[in-house]
Amino acid sequence: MVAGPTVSIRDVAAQAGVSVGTVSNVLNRPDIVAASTRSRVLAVINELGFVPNDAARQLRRGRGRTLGLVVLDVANPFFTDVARGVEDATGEAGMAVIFCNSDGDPGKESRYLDLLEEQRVQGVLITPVDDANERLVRLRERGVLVILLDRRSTRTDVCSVSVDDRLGGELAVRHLVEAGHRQIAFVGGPWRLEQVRDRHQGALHALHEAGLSEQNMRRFETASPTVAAGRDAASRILGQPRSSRATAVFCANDLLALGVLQELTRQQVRVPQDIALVGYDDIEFAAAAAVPLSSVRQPRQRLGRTAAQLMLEEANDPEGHRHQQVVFEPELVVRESSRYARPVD
Amino acid sequence: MVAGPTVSIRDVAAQAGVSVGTVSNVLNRPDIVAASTRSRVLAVINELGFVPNDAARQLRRGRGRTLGLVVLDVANPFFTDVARGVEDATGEAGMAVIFCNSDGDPGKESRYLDLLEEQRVQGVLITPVDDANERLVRLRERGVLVILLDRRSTRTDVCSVSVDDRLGGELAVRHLVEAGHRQIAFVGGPWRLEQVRDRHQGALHALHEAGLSEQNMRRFETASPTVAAGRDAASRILGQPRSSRATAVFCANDLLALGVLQELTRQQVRVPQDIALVGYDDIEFAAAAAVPLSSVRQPRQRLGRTAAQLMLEEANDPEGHRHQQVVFEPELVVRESSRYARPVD
DNA sequence: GGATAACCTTGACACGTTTCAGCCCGGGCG
DNA sequence: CGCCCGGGCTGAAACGTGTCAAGGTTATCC
Repeated sequence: MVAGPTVSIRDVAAQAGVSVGTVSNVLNRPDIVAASTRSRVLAVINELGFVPNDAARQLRRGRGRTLGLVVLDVANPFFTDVARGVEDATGEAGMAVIFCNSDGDPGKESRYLDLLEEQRVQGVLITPVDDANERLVRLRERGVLVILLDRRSTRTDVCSVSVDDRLGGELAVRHLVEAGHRQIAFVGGPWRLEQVRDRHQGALHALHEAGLSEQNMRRFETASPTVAAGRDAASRILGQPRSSRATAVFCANDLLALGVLQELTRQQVRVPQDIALVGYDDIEFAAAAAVPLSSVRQPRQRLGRTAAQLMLEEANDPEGHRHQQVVFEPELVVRESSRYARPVD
Repeated sequence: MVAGPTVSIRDVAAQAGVSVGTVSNVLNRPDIVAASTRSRVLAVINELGFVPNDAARQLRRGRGRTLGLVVLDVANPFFTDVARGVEDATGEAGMAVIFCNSDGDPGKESRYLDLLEEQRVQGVLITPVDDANERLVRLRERGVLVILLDRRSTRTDVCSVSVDDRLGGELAVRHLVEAGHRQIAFVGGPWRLEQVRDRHQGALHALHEAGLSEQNMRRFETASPTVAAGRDAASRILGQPRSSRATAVFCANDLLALGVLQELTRQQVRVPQDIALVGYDDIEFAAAAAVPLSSVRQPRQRLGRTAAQLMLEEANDPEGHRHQQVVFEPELVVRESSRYARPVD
């Protein structure tokens, strides 16, 4: 373990008395080199503390061992869990993840895509800010694998991994209807997010299925999917005349639901006896809320993991790969916040 | 904007009728090339959609434009906020962050450090798993800048950015003592984490300062700093004989505090009337808890930002750089969970 | 014993940049 | 006129690795 500023494959070769090519083979195709040579070379590598230079490898091979992950918000536990899934899958494959946070800003997103292109990443896993993903098409043309995350692709020439948001909304509201609720509030926003609209659609479907109409579900749009916006929505709900006030709230996102819960509690409204509550995402803090939150669970980690695997698969067999749209099914997790059967009127 | 599989600096040179060196100069030292040439080259770059290959640049220059960030837990909002700070600072400088999650596992940490070394990152910002950072010394010897994050360096040849955990513990417990509490529970762990020990130290100091002794603070160690562990600790606290039971709980971390809060609520113990509660970190969910949580706030984002800046600074001026230990001061944020003055016995 | 094959190893080239010594050329100065 | 100077540009040499055709050495088989 010598201190030398930088030791290259050449130094190893010299020290081990073999050629550079052989050392390279020991590293990349250990099977084709004789056992004795291999162990000798490995010993020298260890002794010298040689660490291969991935930049050189990448230069030679064309593409490197990194991939980009672009999400809408690092601070949202949903995305951190997705990230963990990605990280697991790529870690096993010895790849590095370059983590980018677009913050919902198209400008930031674009700058990050430039950066990833310069890095010649193998692929990009991305939840795009808007649907005009013209930029992504260009990436693909340059040979960068693109995989849509938590967004279903409309094009068939791109992989996507998402969760059935319509079904999720359906599960939540069906559960509430079955518990006897007839006045339900839907809290979600901003409305331009496809996910929010789909969940709302699903909710409507469950209503109709039960012979109810849109009259039975009032919509409360929020400016952002945050805790503060949830508190605000709750105030608005409580402002309704008692007679027509919702007895249940379905939030398009757990952060919103936590905000709603907080405000309801503050105003002495009991959950679930006075108002039942169901969230979406089932982030860790949902189960940990003072009133454990019912929520629609998404396989977040699996989402990330699958996306990464799809990418690795395409990278390893570019020809044989068929693009696919993976859609997971969400699952309703019932906890205390909705565990109360409403007496029939 | 031609589709060509990959366009290099050479293609640009040919098309613009200049030499490769000139194109490189346009990119890196625009001032030394004549205005007319410069604009012509830029036009061609645009037309061809040329994107420089960072691997080649890195190979030539020795170091690239990436840095590594190694944290203990992606899922902990504390670290995601730190990450955001890092990302802000590096984004401005056009650098990429490779995000790694050691999960508190020395093995994973070590593998990630290998990976970062292969990437020839400029530097590594790390919250090490244990103190035996012999591995980090080796990194430094190889020319990788190392900066300790949320950990104070004992060595003087390494930068570190941290928060005064002793002071944090002091603030929390002084606050509780002043509110009249004489039996306090300290919840934290695992004990090998320096942060936990320091916060405990500070807590003790506040006690002594008020003329109280260690008898007045019982320690509840947890296996991990998670919500579940917090719930467990709360049960143990409630299992104490009523007479000597703590009237206040100080948790070394907000996740723990949320768990404690959840269990107390479940067991009908009122917060703060029956038991007051103070957490640590002031993550977003602290303010959003059903009983808003008092907490010791750390400048999380600033922590990350400062660490990144320190690294950039050292990278730009390796000689003139003096290593420093930046220590921020934490701040107590009092919310409902401890807003109750205990009647004097 | 020689031919053939099987197995290892070699050496040189390529990847896309940056860097640097040097070349060219026009202008200012003595 | 000869000289020097300096701005602008060129061309080639690295950087550290992967790849691949070709060479070398044994073992195998007739």
